[in-house]
Amino acid sequence: MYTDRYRNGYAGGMTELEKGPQGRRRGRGARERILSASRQLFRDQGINRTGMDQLCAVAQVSKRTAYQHFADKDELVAEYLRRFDPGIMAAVFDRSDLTPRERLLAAFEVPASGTQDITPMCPYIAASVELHDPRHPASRYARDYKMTVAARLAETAREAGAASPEQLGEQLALLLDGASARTRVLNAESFPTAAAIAAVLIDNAIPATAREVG
Amino acid sequence: MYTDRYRNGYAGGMTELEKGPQGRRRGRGARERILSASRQLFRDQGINRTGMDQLCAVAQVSKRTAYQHFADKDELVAEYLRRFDPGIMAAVFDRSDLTPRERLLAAFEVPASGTQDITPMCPYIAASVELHDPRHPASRYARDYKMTVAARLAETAREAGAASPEQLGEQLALLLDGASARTRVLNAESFPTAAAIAAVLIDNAIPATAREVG
DNA sequence: CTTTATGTACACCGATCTGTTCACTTAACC
DNA sequence: GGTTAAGTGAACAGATCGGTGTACATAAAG
Repeated sequence: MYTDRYRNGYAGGMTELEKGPQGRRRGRGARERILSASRQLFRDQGINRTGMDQLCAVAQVSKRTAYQHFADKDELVAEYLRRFDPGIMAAVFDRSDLTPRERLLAAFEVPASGTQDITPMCPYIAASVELHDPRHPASRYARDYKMTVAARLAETAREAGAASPEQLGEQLALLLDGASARTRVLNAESFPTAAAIAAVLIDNAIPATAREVG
Repeated sequence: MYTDRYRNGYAGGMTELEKGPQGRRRGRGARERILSASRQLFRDQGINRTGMDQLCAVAQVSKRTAYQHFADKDELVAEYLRRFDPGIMAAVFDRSDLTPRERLLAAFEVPASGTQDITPMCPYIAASVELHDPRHPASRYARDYKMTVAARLAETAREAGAASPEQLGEQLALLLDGASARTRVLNAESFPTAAAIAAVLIDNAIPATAREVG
């Protein structure tokens, strides 16, 4: 599996000092524990349906401490999004064992581990919908992230020899978002459909001469 | 403009007896006024951020009346979605002046009237994200709607002579959802991008022999 | 006119939400 | 060991939420 798409947020997950000898030990890593709990709860319940009380309970952090780290919930949500996947989709784009064309296709592969649910919805889309305010810092992060992903796809498309790499990048980005949204609504995996479309678009955009290389 | 996508909900909009001589006359159309206010507020603010108090105020309906028509907010939300666009995308699919192929493409055209914002997000996707519970009646309506749209697209794809109409229908449906989600996140219209992809897919799926007809 | 829905006005409930206050404890590091 | 920074627990604001109760008004239909 390549992307680990939105599953545990970002590389590393929980730092090891989060639980001590007896399982409880709420000591020093408060901030990371809060963000870790955010990832879990915002994914499972949504942002608006997750109260600060519950969040602090799961993070095993006192409310006081939470509000010393984050001025308010909005700031926490913003940081939650900002800290997501710091090397944007690095696991896909940095795979030097794949040709550029293969990397573009790999972005659509679903983790597909044994006992797991369908792909969770992209947290950036979810946040944009839940917060419902384009000026919210988290909404800005979401926009930035989406544009960055499109840019990286475009960059890879250029490497792959696409005729209009920017256009192909934006198209593939739209496919990813469509798969994410549709997976949520249908409650059924839609990434394979998106992958099929991507294959068509890629073959259509890369001239035969360039295709022979990869 | 073909679709009037999600703008005022469904044909008719407000019934004319909603405001009387002096502007206030809250008489008999309570239920419709409530649903009309729901469409406006849920679109502008989201479901979770719209309280029943505000909704009743906008609908010019007493809270008591609202709860005589709808057992609880969940039921109102469900009905709000159920009443949306009763003849699913009829404005596009029923256009007999267009060839099947043209109808498929018309589904991606943006209203494009003069002074207007970007296309509002598909209310079904929004509800699925906001409610965050696949078992919620509204989430079921959303799923049903999405499957119905895909089916109608597939049907039209078949008319157009597509090789795998079901597959093309699902692909085009994913594009619509992608455009909707991405428009929201980027705060910029993404339907043209989706339309461009649709054109490629359609041309790819309809054999040249069938294409000559339309 | 009288009946019967339908709608109104407004106070009120308990629950939950974000955010704050207090005096106190603990962990880490020199 | 003593200093300092980080974290604790529980109670408590104040607002808002979804939802009710009660008593009254009005429109339409017989």
